[in-house]
Amino acid sequence: MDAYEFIKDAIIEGKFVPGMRLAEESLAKEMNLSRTPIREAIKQLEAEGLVIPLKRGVSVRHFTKEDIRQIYDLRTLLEGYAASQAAIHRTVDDLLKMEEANVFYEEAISRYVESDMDRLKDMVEVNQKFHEAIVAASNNEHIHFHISKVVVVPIVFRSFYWYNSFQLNQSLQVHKTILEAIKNREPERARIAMHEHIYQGRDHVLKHLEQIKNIHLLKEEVK
Amino acid sequence: MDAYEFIKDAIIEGKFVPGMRLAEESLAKEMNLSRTPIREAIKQLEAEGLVIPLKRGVSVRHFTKEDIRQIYDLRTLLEGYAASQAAIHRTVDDLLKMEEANVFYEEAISRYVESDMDRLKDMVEVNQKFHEAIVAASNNEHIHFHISKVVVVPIVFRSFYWYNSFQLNQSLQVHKTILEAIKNREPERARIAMHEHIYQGRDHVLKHLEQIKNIHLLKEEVK
DNA sequence: AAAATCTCTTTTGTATACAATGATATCGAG
DNA sequence: CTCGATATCATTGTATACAAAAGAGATTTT
Repeated sequence: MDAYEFIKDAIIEGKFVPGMRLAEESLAKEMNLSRTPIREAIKQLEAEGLVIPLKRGVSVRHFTKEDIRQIYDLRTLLEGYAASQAAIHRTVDDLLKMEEANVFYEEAISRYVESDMDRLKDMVEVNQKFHEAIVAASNNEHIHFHISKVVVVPIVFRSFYWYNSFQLNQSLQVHKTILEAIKNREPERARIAMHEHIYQGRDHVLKHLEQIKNIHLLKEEVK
Repeated sequence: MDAYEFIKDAIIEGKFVPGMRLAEESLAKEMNLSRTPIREAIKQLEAEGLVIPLKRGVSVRHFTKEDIRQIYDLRTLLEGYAASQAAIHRTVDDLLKMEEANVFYEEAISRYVESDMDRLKDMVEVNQKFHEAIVAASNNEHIHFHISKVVVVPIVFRSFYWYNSFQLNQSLQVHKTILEAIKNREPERARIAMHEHIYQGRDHVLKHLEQIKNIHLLKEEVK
């Protein structure tokens, strides 16, 4: 595995916590490399905003609730646009890929058991496939590049962890609405449905961040 | 000057032409550095998409007319959104900065003489100040990060080079419209005006690319 | 006791050295 | 003469070495 993937994954998974300084030497030792490729990987992560430069070296970026809100707003804008463009430019082949992703998504949901990490990861992946199929159909290669770089919010902030199967089925319904709009070549409907879809995800995340915060406050009180 | 800026500027200015391979050793010698910091700079440029990885090393990215179209579409989307949000969240201080930028812009236009490079650069800079003031007022820090990363199209593709003073004044008028909308807290009007503004820029660039292409075809015929 | 300064250690930033891999050129065969 | 195979060369990718700076800790001073 290469240094970039290794560090990025560690940050996303929450193994490297916000504010933590990335020590080049120890990273190098951990993955049997010299500092040179490590530094190059870090420079890439810096350009993506996952890591913040200090006077010397870098630390893992800290994301506030406000950051999450802003990032989701951006995703909404970009993916909403992608959906509307997909409704204009989609080919039959594009539709097939979206439909396939949705079938897998449906299967993943039906097999869903709470707090089964492996299945959760499957679901995240299949969900992404659907979104990627739409972006691919949008007739704008650059938007794909930018959506993928729109800061990959650490997985601890992702919503799937806390979805129950009712919410997942609701999410699947929205996927179907989006697909229908793209199939029927209705750009505005596709955009609005996508907006709604992502905003629901955002609200879900923010709600749970609030709950987590309350738990922390409770813990403080107990002390 | 640091390696990142140096290489980036060279690409934007057209000194390093598309397809050209970046030889680390010669770059290092040119700026009195070792290859290590050069490689790090290149990794950043790669993350931004200005440079494309080969099997070994990188080359300057080639932008087609289609790329330009897509990048401008993206900029329109992002800056249009920024303008609409600015209309909602702008403070008085934000407005002052926009107005100031526009005053300088007006001055720069009045002093404008065709093909005076220094004044062109001034104008580009002042224009950017206006756009940045809007983004800053949008209440979304992340959008600023992404607009700046939305591939910096090499300056050879920028429109200012070919504007005449009539077009520049028209551009100033649109700036004033946008500012007025933001001042009056009219998000949709601000967005639409910004859309129009950037699309005009895009069309202008695409038109001239067409002309340049024709000139090249003409040259081929002459041979 | 608190603050400040000085020293020492740790870690970064840069340079250089070495190994591995494409690219190029030359030589031979069809 | 052209196409292909092989060998050499140039340039990358990785490792290591060295110098400089930041941070930590201890000692001193107010």
